Amino acid sequence: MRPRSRRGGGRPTISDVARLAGVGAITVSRALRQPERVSESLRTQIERAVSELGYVPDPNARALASARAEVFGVLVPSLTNNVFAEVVRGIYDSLSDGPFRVQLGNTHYSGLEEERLLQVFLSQRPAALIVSGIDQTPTARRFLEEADCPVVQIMETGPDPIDMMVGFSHFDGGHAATAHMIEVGYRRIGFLGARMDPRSQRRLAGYRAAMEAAELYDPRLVTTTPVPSSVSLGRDLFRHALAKVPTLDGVFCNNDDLSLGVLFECHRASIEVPQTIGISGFNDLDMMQVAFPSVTSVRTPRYEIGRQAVAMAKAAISGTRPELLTVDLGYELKVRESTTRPKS
Amino acid sequence: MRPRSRRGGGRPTISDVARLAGVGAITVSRALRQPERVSESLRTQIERAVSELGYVPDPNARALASARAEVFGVLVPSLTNNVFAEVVRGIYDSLSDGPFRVQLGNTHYSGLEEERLLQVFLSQRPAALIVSGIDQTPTARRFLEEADCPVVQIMETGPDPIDMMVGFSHFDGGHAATAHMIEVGYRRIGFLGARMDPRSQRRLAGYRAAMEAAELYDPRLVTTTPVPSSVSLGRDLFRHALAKVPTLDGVFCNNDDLSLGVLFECHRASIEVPQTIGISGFNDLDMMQVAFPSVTSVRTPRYEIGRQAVAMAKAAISGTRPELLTVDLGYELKVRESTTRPKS
DNA sequence: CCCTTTGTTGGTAGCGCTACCATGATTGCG
DNA sequence: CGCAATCATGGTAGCGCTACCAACAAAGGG
Repeated sequence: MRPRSRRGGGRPTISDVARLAGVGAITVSRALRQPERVSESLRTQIERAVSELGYVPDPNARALASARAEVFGVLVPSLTNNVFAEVVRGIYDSLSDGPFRVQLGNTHYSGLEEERLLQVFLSQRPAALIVSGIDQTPTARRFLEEADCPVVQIMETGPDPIDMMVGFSHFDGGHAATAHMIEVGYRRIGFLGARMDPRSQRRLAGYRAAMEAAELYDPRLVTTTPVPSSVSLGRDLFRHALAKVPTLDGVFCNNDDLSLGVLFECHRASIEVPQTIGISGFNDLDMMQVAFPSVTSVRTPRYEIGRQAVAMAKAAISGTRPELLTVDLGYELKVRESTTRPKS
Repeated sequence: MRPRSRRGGGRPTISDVARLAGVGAITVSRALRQPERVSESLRTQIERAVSELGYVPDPNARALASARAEVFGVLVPSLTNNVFAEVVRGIYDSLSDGPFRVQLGNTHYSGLEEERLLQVFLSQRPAALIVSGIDQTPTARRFLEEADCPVVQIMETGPDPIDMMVGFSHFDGGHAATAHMIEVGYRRIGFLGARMDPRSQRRLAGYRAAMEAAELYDPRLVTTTPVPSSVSLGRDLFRHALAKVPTLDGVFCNNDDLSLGVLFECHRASIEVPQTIGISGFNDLDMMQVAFPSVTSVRTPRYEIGRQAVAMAKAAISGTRPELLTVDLGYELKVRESTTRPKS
């Protein structure tokens, strides 16, 4: 019975390389994955055969045989949100030099979607999983606990990690921005929040704690919506807040899209910033320091979170689990013109 | 000789399902992929067995056996650029309901990196490939021509497609914005360009054609840099341009990040927009219509490009190649306050 | 009533690779 | 100089799935 004609369209396989190099297939496999375990003479022969044939290993066959795909599964709630785009960039940049591929999933901020995607990812037996946030559903959490690969939760830190964690405290970030505004003299400071995912909630909690500590908290100062964040939404929320509380003298925005919308609306309505209204944002996008006036914001280590998550996962894969399983990369309050009142 | 202990950690396989349902493995395979070719009674039995065991097919085994992975390979030059983030979102959204995964590659605007990633992608035998732009290197082009799967070039259209194309004319977009500014009375209109990838070059060519047609072209009006675009770069380029040509009365920016930087710099330097300087951007990010003054921009169908590319690839996969292999989704000039002079 | 046609089901043999074990060669040691 | 320990290499048997073909039943057609 003749072998069926090559299904795969004639791409060279490992045994083609082995034949050309005059060695066993398994030796080629070893030469590619653990070159130091093959003698130098064979190794150069094999390398020559590989480049002559243009051989590229089939990752599917490799994954099937070794019960482990060289894939990092990455789950983020949004692809267009600048914050996650930066995180994802950090992940890609850290992975581009190695054998690992990235499998990106967009949960759209939905726990159910996260569960579904986790099942899909796990069916590939990934080398590591990186998930956003610490508020997984019980089912998702069980999937992650039972996955026999390193798991990194990113964006924030908290108690009871599934495995590893990289992030910072959104509560503290929200608290720091608010406390700063109070300190420079703002009193009726509003909170503008979009989406209100768990991290936004914690920023709000930080705001509230700071306001309560100064005996300035008033629930009417808080304006939130489940709608996704955007610059135009920032404008709308601000108008809303101002209508509700005409004595408003500052706003702390959930994120920088909103603060940009507030800034533009202030220009349009001839409201002086920072004299009449102080503005503080969150994340510190590049444009915040270019804006006029430049906008105070909480700088968050987005790119670095991606890098660090990959570094920790890689360490765990190679057997040397990092001693610190939870890494807090912190944040930095960038004070700028939008909260710098001439008079103190 | 006993079978070696399950390498894969005991996840159920297709034969576990087959045994439980009392059918052959191949029938389970068929029931999952072409349910209409299995009798209803068996199908329900199999479905019950699948959900009882929590069976999820192994995509690696599937890809190996069928010589075809259910993967869309997607190559973009940047992950953080808002434009590509939108395209990628369109792709993900169109693919989330089907069996296909996405394999995303970041070329960093490098032809060499594109070639390398193509090789990696092709080793998986993807179901389709989506690549950005029409200026592939000869090697990359050969890879794509020899790939036995649908190929879609996105972002722009042009002659000589590899297979299919979805995009719009960057030349025309640049031309339209410039012609509009000329029409409303601007004369010394500068061009600000960052990155200057091939699409930026074509926008510049459109600008130049419009300026030359009005006998307004002057090379000193053009300010470009290979540096990646950012809001702060917009500010810097504008300062530069103004120093070079103090009589500048308008700028057409390569993209909206730059135009935002220009707008902020005008605020800071108390330059009146649109009276003293007119501003026009490219891409029409959400914030352009919220800005004060709102900024004229060329709206580009980014999300739609992603959707359309996937739709065409899916059609080709299912055997019904679209009759139109090149789709021009057009653009739309959004005229706003930043180019609306009180006097005409 | 026999013979094709159509539809449903299953068996066999891989896909390309690596885990596991076996083999032989070399080394080190008493 | 014999024997265990170490090293380099290879053979075999799958990983979990599907392409291919065979088998059989049911349904028509003459």
